[in-house]
Amino acid sequence: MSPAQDTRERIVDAAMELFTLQGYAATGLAQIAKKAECNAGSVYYFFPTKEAILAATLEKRKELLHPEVLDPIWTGVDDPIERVFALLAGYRQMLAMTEFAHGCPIGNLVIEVAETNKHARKLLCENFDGWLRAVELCVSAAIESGRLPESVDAHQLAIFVLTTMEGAVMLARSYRDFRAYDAAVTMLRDYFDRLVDSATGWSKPAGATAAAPVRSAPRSPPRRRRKR
Amino acid sequence: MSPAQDTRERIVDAAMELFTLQGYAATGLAQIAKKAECNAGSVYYFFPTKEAILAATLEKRKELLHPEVLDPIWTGVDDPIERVFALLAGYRQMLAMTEFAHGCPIGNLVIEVAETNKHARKLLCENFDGWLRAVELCVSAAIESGRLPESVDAHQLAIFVLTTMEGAVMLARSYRDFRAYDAAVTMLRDYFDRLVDSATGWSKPAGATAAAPVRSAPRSPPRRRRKR
DNA sequence: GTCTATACAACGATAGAC
DNA sequence: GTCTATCGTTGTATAGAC
Repeated sequence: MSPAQDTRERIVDAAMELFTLQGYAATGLAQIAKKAECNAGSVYYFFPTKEAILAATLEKRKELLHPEVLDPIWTGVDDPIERVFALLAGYRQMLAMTEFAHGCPIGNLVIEVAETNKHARKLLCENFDGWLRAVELCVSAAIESGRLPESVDAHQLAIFVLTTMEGAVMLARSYRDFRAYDAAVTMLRDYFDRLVDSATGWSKPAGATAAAPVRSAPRSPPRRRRKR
Repeated sequence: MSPAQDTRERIVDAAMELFTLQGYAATGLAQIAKKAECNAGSVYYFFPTKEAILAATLEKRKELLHPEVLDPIWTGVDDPIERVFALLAGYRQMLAMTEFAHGCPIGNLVIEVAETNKHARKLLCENFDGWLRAVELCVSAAIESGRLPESVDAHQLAIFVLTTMEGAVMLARSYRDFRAYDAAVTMLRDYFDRLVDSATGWSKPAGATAAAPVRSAPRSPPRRRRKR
């Protein structure tokens, strides 16, 4: 790795973290340079504008999605449905480790720059697309194995997982606790359970008193309600 | 209304809109003053700091939740479950009218200032609390009338509705279309339908081929799958 | 490639006339 | 209460020595 790439990468890494922590508008170039351990003026050797730095961070996030986000979270998790909830558990852990300082880097920037920066918006969509593809593959696998009914639209359900994640992260950061986050995950889990139940086939006598109870334990260790 | 209050209110209104459109950090005091049709220096007669303006906008949002958001959306919608989805339809309409320029004003600010501004974060939580209470009342009413099973946790389900809404708005603004938004709402509707089915009691012979199909039409007019 | 120095605009905030 | 003028700082971006 040449020294030039090294400095460029330090700048991108610094910007990535600062944008996530403080947002795009609130982060100055001087601050980026300081964190990257180079001079403010030097940043412009690599990037013509601040927006170009933003674009570079989003390109890097796309590249890092699998090796640094999904792969670590999915190591040792083979069941496709549990992989979906492993993602939610992973984001929960990230929130806990940073004491709610980090939200979703993509979601944060959508809100801040999607309206004003067309190129950034495209890159943000591509990042979401990567997430959606990954979740959709899990859902599709669960459908193919018969765990989820064939009537499920894998793409729509993947979107639902992502919106739940983004919304849950937002509420967690607002309240600075996990009650809302865990509640959302519990509800999503209940939905998945009901989909699984409808795939395996079950009957309930009309007039029976109670439906399957909604779980209250937010993060029970991965378990399958019904083996297949 | 005294002229002083009038100017103060114009400032708050201007700030409210600009913060929603551009974010807090990206909005300058000069811009607020211009939109409020007063001079930049005059703003400081009413507000000691920019943060105080932010606080005032969040106080006003709390006050306006019922008269200007919920009441108009819920006019003519009596069914508690349909009220939940009327909220989602209302936000969809807002996105359409502003061509995705407005997101959720609360969610936007959570991401931008929750970490750095303690007082603002408290006010943002109070805004979310107002939304959650309103949705929870709908869910509770649906439980009491027997539409939803008693096993449902009204507060958790209300949170799930809110996270879906926030996540769906975020994805809609990123993609600048309603595909993801409609998909998330369709999934949430399917979940509600399944909850309703489990409350009214239904049986499905083991080994039957297909579960209840997931709806693909994103915004069908309000309908109940089963009357009670 | 990296540095110092700096241009120029916009920022939040203040002072004081009216 | 509202105005003009301005303070000091910080913002992005540039120029040019090394």
